[in-house]
Amino acid sequence: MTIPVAKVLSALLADPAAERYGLDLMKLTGLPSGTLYPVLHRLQAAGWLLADWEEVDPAAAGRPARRYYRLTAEGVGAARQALAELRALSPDPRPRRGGAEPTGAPAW
Amino acid sequence: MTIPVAKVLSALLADPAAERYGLDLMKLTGLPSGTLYPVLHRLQAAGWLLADWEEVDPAAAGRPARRYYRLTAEGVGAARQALAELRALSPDPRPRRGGAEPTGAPAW
DNA sequence: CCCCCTATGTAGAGTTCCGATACAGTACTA
DNA sequence: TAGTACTGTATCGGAACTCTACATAGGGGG
Repeated sequence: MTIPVAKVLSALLADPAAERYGLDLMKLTGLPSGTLYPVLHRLQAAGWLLADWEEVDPAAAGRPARRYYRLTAEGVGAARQALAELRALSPDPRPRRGGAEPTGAPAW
Repeated sequence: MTIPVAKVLSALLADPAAERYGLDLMKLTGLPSGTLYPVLHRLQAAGWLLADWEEVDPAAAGRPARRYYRLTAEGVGAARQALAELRALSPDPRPRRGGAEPTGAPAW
């Protein structure tokens, strides 16, 4: 488990009904293609993810066919468990009176 | 930010008053020395962490001197922010009636 | 003498990340 | 037919990171 992998699982788990494809996941996770696709391939190899080509005529659609990714039942369970473990690293952030807590995105 | 780094920050942040040293952090984080020490060196280089040798006579103490690590003010803020970001990847786990949610540690 | 314990740290092999690039099709310009 | 731009998926290769094994150094036990 690495942070890019966790981001992909998080995006897929956020709305299990949605059909996700590469470019979509790149935007959701903020990961570049050179990171995202190896992650997707590893998740498939692990049996957590399935991939299917969209059945569409590129000429008619005016764009290349998409490859849709969806979590397997095993993947859903494993993803939930993995994300819960990550969540446990962070201490419970109870609301603080007058606290100017920084909330912007880190510069990772 | 990587998961081993997050584990170290989590351990240091859990009790900011405690004096933490290498072997101590190895046990708290479960990281081997070959992972932990490079992480500590990188955190020092980033200005998030300070390190000081324990002032003790090894012969009298019956053990080698320890090197104590503590977060800088910048490190505390950055660590909190980084861990909050990780936490945000996981959907809010509201309690579920009768749900047999897996809660054991993942096999990462 | 050899092994285990407390400690910190390095070496090197393997894995992962991510910018750059490739590939393929459509579309508009010229 | 060539150039540029757009939508997508996917790979390459160097840099970065992880982690097993080892190194160092002192103390104690069988």
